Amino acid sequence: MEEPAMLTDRHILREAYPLLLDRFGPQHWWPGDTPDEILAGCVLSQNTRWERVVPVIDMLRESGLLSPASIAVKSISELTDHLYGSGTYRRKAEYLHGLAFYFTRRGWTGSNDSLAHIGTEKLRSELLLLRGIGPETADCILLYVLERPVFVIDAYTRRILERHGIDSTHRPYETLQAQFHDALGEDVRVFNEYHALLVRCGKEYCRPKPRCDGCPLEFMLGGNREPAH
DNA sequence: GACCAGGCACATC
DNA sequence: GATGTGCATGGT
Repeated sequence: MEEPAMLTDRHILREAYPLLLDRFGPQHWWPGDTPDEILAGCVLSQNTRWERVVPVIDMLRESGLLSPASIAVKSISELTDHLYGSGTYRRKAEYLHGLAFYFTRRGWTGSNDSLAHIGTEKLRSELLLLRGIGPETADCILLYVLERPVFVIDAYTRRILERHGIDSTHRPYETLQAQFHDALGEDVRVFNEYHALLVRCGKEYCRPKPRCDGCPLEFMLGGNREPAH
């Protein structure tokens, strides 16, 4: 039987990556010098522009407050004073403190080797129990701090996929994530770069308005498409 | 002034 | 289960 030239979601997710990489080049994520910085950044960047997170992390570094061990021994109110400017900072002080306490209790030493003996699923389920750590933040930590093969689904990814004909039904987080895992294999380097590229594309082209003219993913709009689920 | 920004918790329907 | 709202605040 003749195979129809169908573009499945799986094909599209595979084809989009090299196109984004060609257009934008490597993004060198996560922007942070150490795993401790990235960990703090994962919480501080929740619903906040990255540019506003940078000076807060700089201040934390100057205050010697980047390591989970140093954060965990502070009171939340003390920590609050150091987070002003990062948006929802009172909440983030509570969230970061809880996360630091968890990492410390788990034996974190500043290197992902220290948690290498714990399985990814176990870590994810434990992170999700922490206050203020939802699926996106948990997966950012797993991918960018602990270098586990976990794809991060964020608002940019959803907007891009929705606008280009995938995810028209707003599928659950884990469903969408599983599609990326299925399409790409479990490759930490690819997951790292792909998510960063989607953010870049979302910022520069697939903006809320106007529509995304010149987007490198325009191919997803045309051709034969397998009907969405 | 409204909307948005590398979400999440909580209340309500 | 889906939807709305508060959280902080500066940029567009």
